Amino acid sequence: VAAVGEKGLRIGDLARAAGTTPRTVRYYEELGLLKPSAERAAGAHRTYTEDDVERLRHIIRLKGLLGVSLEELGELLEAEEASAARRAEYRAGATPARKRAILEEALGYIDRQLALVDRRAAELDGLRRELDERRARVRDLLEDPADA
Amino acid sequence: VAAVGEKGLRIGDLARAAGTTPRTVRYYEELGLLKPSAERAAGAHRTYTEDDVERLRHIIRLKGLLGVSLEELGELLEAEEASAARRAEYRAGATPARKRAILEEALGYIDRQLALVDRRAAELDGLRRELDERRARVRDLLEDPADA
DNA sequence: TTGCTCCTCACGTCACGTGAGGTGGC
DNA sequence: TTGCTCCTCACGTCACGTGAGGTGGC
Repeated sequence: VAAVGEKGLRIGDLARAAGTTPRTVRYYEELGLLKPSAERAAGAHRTYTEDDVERLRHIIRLKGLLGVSLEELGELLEAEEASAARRAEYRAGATPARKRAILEEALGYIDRQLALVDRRAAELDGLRRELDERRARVRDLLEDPADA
Repeated sequence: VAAVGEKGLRIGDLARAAGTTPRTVRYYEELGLLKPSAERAAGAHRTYTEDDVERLRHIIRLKGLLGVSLEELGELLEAEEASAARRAEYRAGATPARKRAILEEALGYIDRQLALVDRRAAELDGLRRELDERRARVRDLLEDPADA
C-alpha cells in the first residue's frame, strides 16, 4: 500500500517502513545522519529510495541496541562509510600492501562494533539467567507443593 | 573508600556504587522509583542502605536493557513489589488454592519480563550474525588474497 | 474540488546535566 | 576552621512529540 511511484518514497512512507515518524526523519537529517536522495527546492517534498529505508533501519537498530548518543552514532556511521569507500578502493585494485592495510582497518572497525554488541549481550544474558532461575523455582513449587 | 558509618550511605556513595549521579537519584525519587531509607527533615541529607544500592542497580539495568520509559519502569517495579508481597503471604501460610494462584501470577510476571529480554536478545543476535559474517569475509581475504 | 500528506516554525516533554547560592557533617 | 559533599531551585540539553498555519500532489 506504500506509494512507490517514479518519484520514489515520501517521508511518511520511509518512516513507516522503518518503524518511526516523519519528525524523527527530519531530525536525523538536521543532524546529518540521513539525507533525502534527490536535491529539492526549499519547501518541496523530500524523496527517498529503498536504500534510504535500509539506512534508516540500520540507524534505528544501532541506536536501540548500542545505546549511544546520536552524535556518537554519527561518528560510527562515518566510520562505516569510510569502510565502504575503502572497499571500493580495494576492488578498484590496490597494491597488495595497501589491500592488507584496508582489510586490517576493516577488521578493527568490525571488532569494535562486536565488542559493543558482546557487552550488551552479556548484560542481557545475566538478566536472563536471573529470570530463568526464578522461573524454575516457581515451577518447582507449582509441580511439587511440599514446603513449610 | 565509601562512607558506610552508622548513618548509612549518602547520596554520592549510593550514586557511585550504582554507576550513576546524585541528580539521577533525586530524579528517581521525584518519580517515586526510589526513596531514602530513613525519614528526613526538610533540607536534611538523604541516607541509604545497601538494599538501596541493589534496587538502584536493578532499576538502571532494567532501564538500559528493556528500553522502557521511567513511567513504564515504575509499573514494572510495582509489579515486582506486589510479587514480593505475595511471596510473603505465601510463606506466611495460605490455602493450597491460594498458593497455587500466587505461584501462577508470579509465573506470568516472570514470563512477561522474559519476553522483553528475549526480544532484545534476538535483535542483538541478528546484529551479531551480520558482524560475524562481515568479519569472516574480511578474514578470508586477509588469509588468502586471491581475488579479481 | 476534496482529502491526505507534506512543509516550516516553534513550543512541549522526558530524563537528566549543570551551575547558583547556601547549609551541614568529618 | 577548612574542604568536601550535601541541599534546593532553576535553566539547559538531547531526542524527539505535537500542534499551528500553510502549500502541494493523486
